[in-house]
Amino acid sequence: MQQSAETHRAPRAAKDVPRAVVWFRNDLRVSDHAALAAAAARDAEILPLYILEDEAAGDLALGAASRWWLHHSLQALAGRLAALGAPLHLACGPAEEIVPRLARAVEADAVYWQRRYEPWGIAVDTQIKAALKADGVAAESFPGGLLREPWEVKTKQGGPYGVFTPFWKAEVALGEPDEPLPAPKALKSAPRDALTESARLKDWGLTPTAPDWAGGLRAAWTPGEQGARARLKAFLDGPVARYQEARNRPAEGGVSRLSPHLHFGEISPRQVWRWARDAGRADAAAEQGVWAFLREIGWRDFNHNLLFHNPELPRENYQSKFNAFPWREDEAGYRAWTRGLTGYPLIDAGMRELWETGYMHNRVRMAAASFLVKDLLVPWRRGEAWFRDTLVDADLANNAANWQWTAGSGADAAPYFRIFNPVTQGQKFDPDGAYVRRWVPELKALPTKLIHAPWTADARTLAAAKVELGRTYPRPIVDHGRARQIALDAYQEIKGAA
DNA sequence: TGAAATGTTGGGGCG
DNA sequence: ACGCCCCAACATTTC
Repeated sequence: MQQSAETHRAPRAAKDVPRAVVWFRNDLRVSDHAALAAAAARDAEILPLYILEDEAAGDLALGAASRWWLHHSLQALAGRLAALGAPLHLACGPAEEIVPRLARAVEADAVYWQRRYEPWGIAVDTQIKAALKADGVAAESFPGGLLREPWEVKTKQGGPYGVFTPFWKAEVALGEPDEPLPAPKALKSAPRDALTESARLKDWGLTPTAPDWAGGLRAAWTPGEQGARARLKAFLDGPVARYQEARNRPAEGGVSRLSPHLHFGEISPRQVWRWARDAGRADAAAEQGVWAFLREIGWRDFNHNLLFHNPELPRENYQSKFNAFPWREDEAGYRAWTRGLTGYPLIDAGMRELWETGYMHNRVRMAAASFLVKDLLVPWRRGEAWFRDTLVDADLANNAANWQWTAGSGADAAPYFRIFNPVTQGQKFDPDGAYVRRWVPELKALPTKLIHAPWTADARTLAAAKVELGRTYPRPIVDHGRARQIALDAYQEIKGAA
């Protein structure tokens, strides 16, 4: 049996050529990769490894859109590593079993990886580090996909920050993050003869087949390190200069759309920092936009810090007084929301953009999330789960923190009474209706001044636009004015609670 | 990284 | 000329 061959093998002598397993996780790139660079610097023979850990994450496992992205990102990484000389090895199962077994099988003297900050991942990694050390294998972890490690940004009392702005000030005050590392020029491959064959990516079934719903994703995205760099370059070459104004208008290409690339580590925040700062120095007019953009990278660090210090963040209210909040299990409302059939055009446009492309513009995410938790009073965890399944940038820390932010239960959260008006938000941020027309085409012919509130149009206007409310497009499933009042009343019930 | 309710001010129409 | 009212525009408070 292959497995026993892998298990029973005499240790190599210490004078032998160094040999290392480099375990890739959400850092699917070869440049600015400290673990890969450390192995290459020793001139080690390398087994680059990726493990599909479906069980370990439990009910927080990869969503369908993320699986699609992962497939293509791994394909890109595998191509790059093969070209450098050390093909990627794929395995599926519990990492705490696979990593030590493969390390033994290739007779590695070291295993390198970059840290991750999800509670389940930390648990797995801790266990593996101990197992490897017991085996006499060096296990070394490097800083993960943040500007700073979660324990580096501390208050004067030494604790983690609970408010973003002081967090960000403190993080910036730590100075420039480390300079990104170059990609290795070439890699030596560890011999594979004692290994079970690498799993084949296509056998993992990460991409949908029957039906193939990924057409919209393919049209919208280029996963992989090259795609990530091209996306950042396109953003820094133009839109970043007007980022502060343009970032709120979902019909415009005013945002970076870097989030899935960052989530999978196809580009590192340190690279983003470096190249964005360079762009700001080269063009003084872009400087402000650069800082507004980097501040968003700061939110990403802040959210990961929150998760690191509060492992229950994806499940439990950060502010425990929300435990008493009278949520509703409005199944029909939830379904209408997921399908983009709430009768509020901005919300429906967002939910359909999400379904089609695996992405939603952030301004619309806030409005759509507010609608679910405040207009429908559906628990934020339902929304969190839907986003986790459908977003290509689904990220446990960002998703949990942002949903709690919207619900009002989070750290530095929006106050509960901050309730988005889906009509006003549409009129403000999609003033010409272009975003709604793109994603809710059945409303395309409505005049702009009515497109965010079709139910206010008179019969003649509706007929002229071929809109039949209740048939071609739903009437609002709730009256926002009333829903707002009900939500405020509900909040009164928990206001004094601890 | 809200919105609605309430308060204040000032211009213009009008008797 | 003056007081009165209306209301838009803006500011402040409240949720």
